Amino acid sequence: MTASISDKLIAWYDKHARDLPWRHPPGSPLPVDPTWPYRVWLSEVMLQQTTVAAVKPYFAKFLAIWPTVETLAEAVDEEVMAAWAGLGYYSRARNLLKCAREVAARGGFPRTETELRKLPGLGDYTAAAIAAIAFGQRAVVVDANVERVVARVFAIEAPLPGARKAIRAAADGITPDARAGDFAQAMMDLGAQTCTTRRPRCLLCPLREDCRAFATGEPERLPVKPPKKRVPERCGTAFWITREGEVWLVTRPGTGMLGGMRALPDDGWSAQGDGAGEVPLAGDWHELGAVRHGFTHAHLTLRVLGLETQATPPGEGQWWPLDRLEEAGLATLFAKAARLALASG
DNA sequence: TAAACGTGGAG
DNA sequence: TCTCCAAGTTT
Repeated sequence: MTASISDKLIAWYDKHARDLPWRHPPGSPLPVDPTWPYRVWLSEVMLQQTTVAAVKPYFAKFLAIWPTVETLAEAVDEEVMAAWAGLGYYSRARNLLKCAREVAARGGFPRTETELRKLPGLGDYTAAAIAAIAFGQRAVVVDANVERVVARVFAIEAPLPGARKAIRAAADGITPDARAGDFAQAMMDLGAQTCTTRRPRCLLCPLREDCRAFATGEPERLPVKPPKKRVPERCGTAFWITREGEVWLVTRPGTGMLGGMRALPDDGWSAQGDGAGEVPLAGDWHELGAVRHGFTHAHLTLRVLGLETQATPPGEGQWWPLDRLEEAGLATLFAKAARLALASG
């Protein structure tokens, strides 16, 4: 009898698993450390649509500041948002706090996929991943890596996202009962290191002999993705208002783009439309330049206007010391604008 | 179902 | 410079 796909993959993982800060060694028992599920959850949320390299420093920072889910649950919202600044998709940070508070209130993470799925910020993928990796339960873990590996091994020609149902069924068919977490991470490591989107390294792949897409000679063709749409170009203006070594910062509304983040005041630009370009208060404004920034669904040119004033700008906001601007936790767009303003002044 | 939602690195 | 896209979720 020949080895199954899961046996081959697990054997490969035992040799080639990446050494990651949130991971336990392949084949080892689940850590007895009571903060283990917290670390798995934190890493999984950070890794949503985000590269391992980008996550590493944030994971270390969060663990240093909030070593347990209980400490995170008691954190001040603004401090968590500031610590997340630069990582992107800020609804994750908002949901992270909500989730931490629910988990702390109920005395720990639920252990089943079904219960995990009810927590804020945990969708199908993350709930399955935590059930498998943190608690060793069999769960069908399907992320973009698994989609790619499965679509190729089984030569699933239907385009995404329609192919998801078939891909999930195929993934279910090769998911073992034992070492569920290792299997899930093995699939993701294989997708990340070997079965890559472009130029897959098939000669290094433990599933080469099982792979129908390899047999066709064009594995990189799968999975078939839908055509992407053009993103609109937008213009906006941000305001760099200073008063004796401090700058005026606002906190953006809790939903929408960069929601909940401290920011420079702006003219109301959005992904849907350009800003009005009107200054928030009268004065001797200076043109400081412009920054370019790409979002998923819009590209923005943000003009930066500067004003030194004694007046208090209208609306909610706070004066923030320029020598502590790092601590404000500006999203990358506004960090770029601030850098420009500081360099020009 | 499709659109909203960030960022930085690779090619 | 430019396009693609990485451990997705929410509405």
